[in-house]
Amino acid sequence: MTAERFDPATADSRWQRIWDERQCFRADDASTKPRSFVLEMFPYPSGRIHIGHVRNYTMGDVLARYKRMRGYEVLHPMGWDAFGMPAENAAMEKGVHPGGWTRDNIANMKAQLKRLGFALDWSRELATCEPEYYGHEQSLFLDLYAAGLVYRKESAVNWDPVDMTVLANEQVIDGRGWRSGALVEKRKLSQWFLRITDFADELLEGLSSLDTWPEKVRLMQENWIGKSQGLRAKFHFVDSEDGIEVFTTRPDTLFGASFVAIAADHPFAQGMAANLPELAAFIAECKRGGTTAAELETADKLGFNTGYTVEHPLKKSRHLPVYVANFVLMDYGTGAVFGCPAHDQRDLDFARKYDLPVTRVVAEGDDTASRFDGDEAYSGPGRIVNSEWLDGMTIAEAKAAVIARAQHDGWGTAETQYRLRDWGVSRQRYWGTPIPFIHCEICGIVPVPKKQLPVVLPEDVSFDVPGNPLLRHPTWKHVDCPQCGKPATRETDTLDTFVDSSWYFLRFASQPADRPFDPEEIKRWLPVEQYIGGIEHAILHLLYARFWTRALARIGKIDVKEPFASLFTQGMVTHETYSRIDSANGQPVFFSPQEVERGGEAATLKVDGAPVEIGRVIKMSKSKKNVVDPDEIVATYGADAIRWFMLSDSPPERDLPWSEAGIEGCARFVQRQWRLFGQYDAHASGEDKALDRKRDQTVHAVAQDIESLGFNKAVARIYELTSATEKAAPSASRSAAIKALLLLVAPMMPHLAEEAFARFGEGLAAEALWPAVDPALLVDDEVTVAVQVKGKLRDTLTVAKGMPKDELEKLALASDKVQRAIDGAEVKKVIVVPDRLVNIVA
RNA sequence: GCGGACGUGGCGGAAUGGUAGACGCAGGGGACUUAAAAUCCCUUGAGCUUGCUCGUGCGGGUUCGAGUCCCGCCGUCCGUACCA
Repeated sequence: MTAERFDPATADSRWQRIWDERQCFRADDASTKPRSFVLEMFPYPSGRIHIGHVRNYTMGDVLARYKRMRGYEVLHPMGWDAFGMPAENAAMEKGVHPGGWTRDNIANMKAQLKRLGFALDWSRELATCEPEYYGHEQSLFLDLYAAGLVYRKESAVNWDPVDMTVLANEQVIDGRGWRSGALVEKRKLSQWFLRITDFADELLEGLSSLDTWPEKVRLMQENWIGKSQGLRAKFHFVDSEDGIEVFTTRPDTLFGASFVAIAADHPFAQGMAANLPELAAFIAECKRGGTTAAELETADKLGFNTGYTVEHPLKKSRHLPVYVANFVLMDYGTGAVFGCPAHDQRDLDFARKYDLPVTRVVAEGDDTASRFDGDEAYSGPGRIVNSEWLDGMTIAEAKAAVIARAQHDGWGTAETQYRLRDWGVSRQRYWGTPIPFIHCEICGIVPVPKKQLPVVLPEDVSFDVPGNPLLRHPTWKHVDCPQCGKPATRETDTLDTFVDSSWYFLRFASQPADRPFDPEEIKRWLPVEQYIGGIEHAILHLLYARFWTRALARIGKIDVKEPFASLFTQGMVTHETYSRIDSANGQPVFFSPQEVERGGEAATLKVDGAPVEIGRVIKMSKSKKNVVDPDEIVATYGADAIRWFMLSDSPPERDLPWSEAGIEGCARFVQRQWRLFGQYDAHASGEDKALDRKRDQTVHAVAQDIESLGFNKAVARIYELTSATEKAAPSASRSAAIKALLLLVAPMMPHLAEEAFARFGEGLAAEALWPAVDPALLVDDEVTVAVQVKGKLRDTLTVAKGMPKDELEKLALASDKVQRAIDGAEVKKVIVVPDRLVNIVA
């Protein structure tokens, strides 16, 4: 006799304990089974598990459990991306130590994850903030340095002149420091860089092998790398051997050039500024503002006419003015461009502002006039015009012709450029991996000897003043130079946290104490079969992880080139917002879902019963208070209900709107399944062919859906089979369908499945195999064929599968409905798609 | 600014170029009950003349046939190199 209701409050933790005790989800390195490495992006330990994490890890969990049922040895690990700014912010705001804060958060979040019943191998847990992890990272960083892939150069940061500290882009709000409110400026610092540009071509070409990655992610990475063929050309100063080298991807428009613009930090600009105070002032002006691309690109186009002119390389008599301009980036190309305003929007904006000539050199349709009106540049296709010997060529022909001429005459060369820049990894912050170098006045930059690793962060630091505590720590940075033994100082910058997440998957697969990993073990587990995480990581994290893997392969540390064989980017969890306008200041005040009573069309505040405004459905965020706490949901409805919700309805790559009604529906479905599982009768007899067919078709389709991560479709099919099974009369077939259903939902609702399966006396559902299907049952013997007249549906026919075309046509024409629709007109054509449709064109 | 995606009933969505709206939620009606909860059954795109018309953000196009392919718009979201 089964209990009437499934009680997650007692069952969830009981099964979680049993899985733990039996070490059900421990990955066996020595296993002879085929292997599967399922990985979700590890979380930042912010304090509480966010519902977005639940969605991410539920998807991975279903796949991991499913793979196990299909006979794979599964590696499904979890860890913590534990360095980063929020810990330092907490230290400043609450006076807690970043380490203590982070480790407490990890303990809390780990307990939360356990309550959700994820099939994780906790024996491999790691946190990037522990020396046992980052010490190995320092060692790998030194290896990359030895291979010439690490170097130092100057680079700009956001500088807060009041707090005298470097700001992250996130800490710059409307051009001002978030704490001081001071106008932010750019400041140059000497920083550490990784030579990712050495891998630009490899990373680009590697994308084509990642055919199970989303097309959009590959495209975004391709555009980010931004390979372009162009011309590097020298524009000589008038009557001088000196000149300015520019890079252009549009050499075809060279005759349309009307000015040359160089970056504010271009050596020529810097040199001229020494004798030209107005230019020095302009360059200082360019230092205002932050360093983000969006900010640089949308800033007003500003220029300074240096008074110098250069010769047009194709027509020495034409002289072009040289401007210093804020929209030219020293980091890209040569830090100098020629402006062709008619065919580049930025150049046009600039030309209109400074009243420079605008000449059309690419025909726009029939328009070949050299005069160019309006404020919209033309960047489309067309023949070259107003360009002497280039006239009449296509853009591609003209590009080749100009490059050929430049090479022949010696003023330019064909060049491949990348938009991708080297990766600056220095951060002027405490809570990160110390960069293992020592600055010695005599020996220069000296790597920390490997036997002195890890370089451990000091614990005794203070956050009472802004800036990097490592810099003002009384003793930590003072060391003797490993080379000459004289007093020297440690590097006080720490590594970008993206470095920590660029190799953690390797450490999951293999974690010896004395080295970062064992290459043989890496070979057995990598690449990750399925990686799942947010689309926000489409470019940076995923590109950096690909780069580290290739860099480590290049220096012979591992034998894998691409870390993630398959990638899936899931959508966010969203929720509507509730607010009222505060009459005092006109600003909205937000309320959490717990404070609000939600009716059909309206919502009221529980405390006063008066209405609140229902806002748009947006990403859950603390500031909008539209968050729900996974822990509370688990306590109210159980882990399986929230897991089921995460998989239902929305396709996993799209946003999932949270709703109270939805989670209640899921909790009801858990009970509905429980009642059905309770009706299992191992001794029932009798056959139900239709149900057998439905069962095997569902098992087959759900397997395919899980493998392609189409969880919402799998869920819909499970609903259908559930309804069909409930309606069926008792039979052996019905019992088989119930058992199959139980195993289908086992990866999704594992606690319910265990509780029910225990009564079958066949061991643990977590160790059960996926139900087998009879291929003969997968094909239907009857099909429904649509009958259209001129593309509009008029009738349907139920016929034997595989009926020949001419018979289908005859049957379709015999239909009353079809004859009425034809209405005596002549039948001109009949299209027959066997087993699907007949379309009559009359 | 640049790069990428998305847009289908009241809502989330389904649909190898071939019957638009599977499945779920919400709503309406009913059964059971002293009552409620739970459960079960029926019903639900719009319009009208009840067997027809219109319907997949907007405007064009290709096709026997378009939610799906092409061109041009509009709107929303994500990334933009120091948030993770």
